[in-house]
Parts: sequence; C-alpha cells; structure tokens
Amino acid sequence: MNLKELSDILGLSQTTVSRALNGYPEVSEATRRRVAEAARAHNYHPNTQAKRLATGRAMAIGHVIPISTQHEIVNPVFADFIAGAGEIYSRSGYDMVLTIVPDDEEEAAYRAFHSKRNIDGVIIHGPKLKDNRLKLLDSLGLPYVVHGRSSGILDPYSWVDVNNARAFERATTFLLDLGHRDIALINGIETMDFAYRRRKGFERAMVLRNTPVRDDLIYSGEMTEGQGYAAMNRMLALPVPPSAVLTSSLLGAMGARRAIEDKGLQMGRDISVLTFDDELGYLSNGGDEPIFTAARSSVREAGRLCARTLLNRIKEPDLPPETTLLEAVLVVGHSTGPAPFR
Amino acid sequence: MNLKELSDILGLSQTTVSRALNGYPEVSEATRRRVAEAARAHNYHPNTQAKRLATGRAMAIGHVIPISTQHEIVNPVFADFIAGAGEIYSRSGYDMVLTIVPDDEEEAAYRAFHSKRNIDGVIIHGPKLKDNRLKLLDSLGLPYVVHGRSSGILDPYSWVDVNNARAFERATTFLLDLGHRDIALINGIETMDFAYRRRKGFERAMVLRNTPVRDDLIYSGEMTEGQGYAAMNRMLALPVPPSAVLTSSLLGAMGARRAIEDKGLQMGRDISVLTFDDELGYLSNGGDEPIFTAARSSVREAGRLCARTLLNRIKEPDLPPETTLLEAVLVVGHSTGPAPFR
DNA sequence: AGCGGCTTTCAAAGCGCTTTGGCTCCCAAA
DNA sequence: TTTGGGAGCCAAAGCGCTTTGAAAGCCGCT
Repeated sequence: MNLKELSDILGLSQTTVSRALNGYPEVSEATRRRVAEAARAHNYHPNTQAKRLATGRAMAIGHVIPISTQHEIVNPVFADFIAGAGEIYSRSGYDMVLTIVPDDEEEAAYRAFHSKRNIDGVIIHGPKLKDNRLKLLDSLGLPYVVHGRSSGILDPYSWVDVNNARAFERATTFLLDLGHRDIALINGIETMDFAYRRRKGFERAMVLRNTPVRDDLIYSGEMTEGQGYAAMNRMLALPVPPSAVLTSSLLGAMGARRAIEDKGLQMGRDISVLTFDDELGYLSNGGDEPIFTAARSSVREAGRLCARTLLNRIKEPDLPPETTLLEAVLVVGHSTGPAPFR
Repeated sequence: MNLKELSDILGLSQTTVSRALNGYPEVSEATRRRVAEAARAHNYHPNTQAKRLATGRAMAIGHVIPISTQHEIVNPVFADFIAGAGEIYSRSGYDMVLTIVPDDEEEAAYRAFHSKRNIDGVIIHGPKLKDNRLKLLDSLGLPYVVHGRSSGILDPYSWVDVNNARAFERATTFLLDLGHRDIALINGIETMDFAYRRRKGFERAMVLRNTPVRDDLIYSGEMTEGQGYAAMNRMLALPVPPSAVLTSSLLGAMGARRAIEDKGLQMGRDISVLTFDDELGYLSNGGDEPIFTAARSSVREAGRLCARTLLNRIKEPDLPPETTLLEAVLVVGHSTGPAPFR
C-alpha cells in the first residue's frame, strides 16, 4: 500500500493525501479525517526511503563508537548514554545509527556518514584534548554536539558536559577535610578531556590547601576493575601508601576496594575511597544508601540532553552553539572516613 | 556531485556510469577505469537514500533494545554484542540502527521497523521462553536471527546460542567433584531462556549425583552487582549456608564476593564461586590468569556470528534456518576450592 | 555485400514520496 | 452583476539512483 494506491482509493490526488497526512493547512478538516481514516484502515505507512530522498532529510543521528585497537574496550558508559539519547530520538521520529570502528578509522567513519548522507548530525563521544574531530565536522558542515568538551579548542561549539574539575575539586576537598593528605588519584587516560579536567580539579584543591601532590599516587589508564585493582595494589605497596583514593569510575573503585581488602584493610576505616559515579543502570552504587562516597552525575541524562541539543541544532542550524554544564552531586557513602593516625 | 553531473562530465550515460561503478560486466575495462578515476577525482559518492529507494534494500539491520520499565537496566552485554555485530555490518556496508524502547513497547518497535521499511532484518535480543516476537516477525516477513533460543517454540528459526545447559551442568559437576553439596545458584530472571536453561543444567548435574537441590539456595533476578551481593548475603545467613555458589554473570559474582568478604570469609577457601563470563571488554575476569573460575564464552563473538548469519539470510532468504551452538570453556581461577569440612 | 552475434552504450521508466505552481469554486465586497 | 481573494484540490516536476529494453558498433563469416 503506497501513496498512489491510497489516493486512488480515496479518489484524491497524491498531493492532497500527502498534505492531509502531514498536517498541512490547505486541506479541509473533513478530507483530512477521511484520509486519516483510510490510511489507518488500509494500514498505510509512508516509505521511509522515499520520504528521505524527497525531503533530503535522513531523519537519523549517527554515533561513532571506537574500539580501542590495543585494549578492545567498549566503554561501558556508551550503553547508558545511548539509552538516554535513544529515548529522545524515537520520541522525535529519528533513528539512531551506530558505527563501531577501530579507533584509527574513526575519522573515516565520520567522512562516510557525511558522504553517504544517511544521517543529519552526529554526537561526538569521548573528546580528547584538542580533538580534531571538531574541525573535521565543521569542514564537512555536519551538525554535531560533543558529549564532554575539548580543552584547547577555542572556536565555540555545542556541548553537554559535567563539571569534572569542580566535581573533583570538591571531592578532594572533602577528603582533605577528613584529614587526608596522601591522596591518590586513579584516573582515566589523560589524553581524554574529562580525565585531564579531573586531574586539574584534584590538583587545584590540593594546592589551595598547601598539600603536596605526589606523583607516585597518580595513575592514569583504562577505567576497568582490573586496572583499578592493579593501581591500588601498587600504591599500597609504597613506603608511604595513600590514606585515601579518588577513582574516576565505579568499576575502578570496585577494583581498588578489592586490593584494599586483599591486604586485610577495611575500606572507609583504613583507606577512604571516593569515586565518580555515572549512575549506570546495571552498576548501581548501592540502593537507597550509597556504598561509595561519590560525585554523581547521570550519563543517561547527559545522553538525553545531547540528543535534544542536537535535534535543536538540526532544526535551527543558524542558532549559536548551545552549551550545558551539569554539576555533579557529592553523595556520602560508607567508603570514606577520617584519616587514620600514622 | 551526483550521478547525472558525473556522467555529463564523462560524456557517458548514467546507466553506464552506474554499471561501471557497481561492477557490472557489460562495461569495458577502459571505461570502467575512466569512470572510477573521475569518480575519485570529483569525490563522487552515491546518495544512499536514492540507492535505497531504487533498490528496495535498506542496507541496515535493526536492533531493538528494551529498557525494563521497573529496573531501568540496560543489559551490559548489549554493548559487547553490538560491538561484534557492528564489526561485521560495517565490513559489509550495512548500517546498524538501534531503537531503545520501554519493554512494553517492544512489539511496536518491530512493527515500526517493518512499516517504515528502513531495515532489512533484525536481531532478537534476550529471548524469553516461548518468545512471541518470533511469530510476530514471521508474520511480518522480516528476516531475523535470535541471539539465544526460545524454549517452547517448535518451528525452526535461525539462532546463535551458547550451550547454557551444558555449561552449567559442567560447572556444577566441577563443584560436586570438589566435594560441594550445598551449592547455590544466583541466576538471571528465569523467564529469560538462557536463565531457564542454566537452571536446568544445574539441576541435571545435581540429580545425576543424587544431590538434593535446595530451594533456599536458588535466586533468580537481575544480574547486577547489588543483587548478587544481596542474594549472597541472604544465603550466608541461612542455618546451613552454601559452600559454593554459581552465578550467571561476572557482575553478580563480584557482588557475591563482596558479601563473602564482608562476613570475613575468604572466597575460594571458605566459599567457592563459579561464574559465567561473557568476556565483556570492560569487565575482564583477571588478566592472563582468571580470578574467578568460570564458564567462558565471548558475547562479542556471538555478535559476529549472529550478524553473519543474518546477512546470509537476507542474501538467501530461501535457505533453511541456520543455527549455531557455541560451547563455553571452563577456566579455572582462584575462586574455587575443595569443600571445607563442616 | 549482407548477416548473425557479440560487446558496449544509451534513453527512459521506474522507486514512492514532497512540493511547486496552477486551477476551480464559491462567497463577500464593490 | 462583476470582481477579487481565499479555500481546497490537482498535475506534474522533482529527489538521485537502478534497471529494462533497445540500439549502435564491430567482428568474422558466408
């Protein structure tokens, strides 16, 4: 059942039927109802491809998800981010098209999106410092919104980010207030913008309190349980181990806890752990009461915001870039306590 | 730059240019080269929408990912599965389109896929017992492959599944061999086919050894860290707690370990833990040496296989259904040991 | 010279929609 | 009675590709 058949049945032109179904004003209410009725009765659904060709709009948003060639890690926050974004897309009739590529083919993936013309815009995931995807997309003229920011890029662009520096500054201050001085940071890879900002926040808080930042208490790497475990283990073996540790992910915090307990120590008493919590659906930080003290910000909500922002930009391409800065909430759980005497 | 412009430049008809670029035989090698050259020089890329309309093939695969309305959980294995499938799709020029829906709108999502005609086939995730999506898709005539199986569906269909029953039977036998008798099962939701089969495998092994299956040692629910922790906690509080536990996911096993260690017990000595391990990229079970003893099968590889199978079916719709049964490997880590004396 | 049979190329008709630029009524205003 | 204008509808021209059916060119043969 296509438009022609339907309009033949109705004894109307394709024009009128199309306009009736798409809510154009130049069609009488009576006809509109009759058309809508017939469309339902005959189970008519417009052919998406034809519509896309005719309008020139793809009605789809692209996401490029890199697989790190060395580590084979699909960042687990993608799942939740995408769940949030997908919610908005489907509500607006947009499709979400995903491309999974080795990270050295990422640029090619964006170019392919552009030249195939099968999407109207993209979301940039995991921006790095001075991320060169931004100018690539600018040059292609593809609308985009960045999930995060890219330090070093001066031209304005649209983004949705959580205030990582502030969150880690506050978290660090919280630990300092508890008397900790040897505070460790188990961070993400610092070529990633979010990790860079987190370290800056951490350092700022330390400096403001005249507390030395110890290089041997800073780790930067993949945010997995295993890496968190390994990093914590190494730090616990130091002559002066940390009395508190900040981790960049709940998974990392779980690894750190395991290392702590392996040593027969107790988290929250012997060593404090404070983590960033993305509120991933499948990895909650306890129920009503948090287990880990954490700086919390929902990545799913960030997905929703990114999607909304992007759809807006697609609708109104001439609007100036729109930016959203989210503040993380500090929630207190059982993983932190006053610094023990030494 | 479109086909018409390109063929005008070349002084050829659109037909010839199209055929040249698509590798049809009725075009001379000389012309083909000339066309290919010009296409590159002028940066010509065919318009995907037009191509799709003309051929009637959407060149895209749909995935419907439900969000449980009660629990807000996006199953973390999706990420890895999709990474595997996406690899195959992009290699074959297919797009992957994702729809995220509340699970009571899942059926509508499949119908939408069908009536919008924007995909050529779908993958069914997380099949339940007697899953009614299968007959829905059959009736719509939409090619599909199931990741998993659906007990109770008798008509043949294409699937890729791991031998869950066998894996859990072997795992259970492994624990029985170590002298355990009070073995607990922390399973997924048993309306899910995989969880049902795992329980069957578990029970079979127990029955074959004349070991009673204790109802109070069986838990079925979401496979999160928190649920694993809670379930293990409850079981440890029983008059006769288990000496070993099987969990359906690494996350659940991590929760169980936490409960065990909270009680001051040691995993592998006081209580054995054996888990299923999907080899998720971001949640590895240790490095070279596994931490948890586990039945291991890569969900990413399953994604690849599903994708290949589906693309095959799309190409050759008349082939009989194709099925693939994967066997999990039992790897021995540090989480299991002989049953302690009581 | 005429012919059949290749190979190579082409014009034109789709695919199913949107949108432009009319056209026809009908009614109120002049 | 004419006229201007709005309401409601339509035919046809796209959108950029594929594919059908036919034609043109070339070859060796008889």
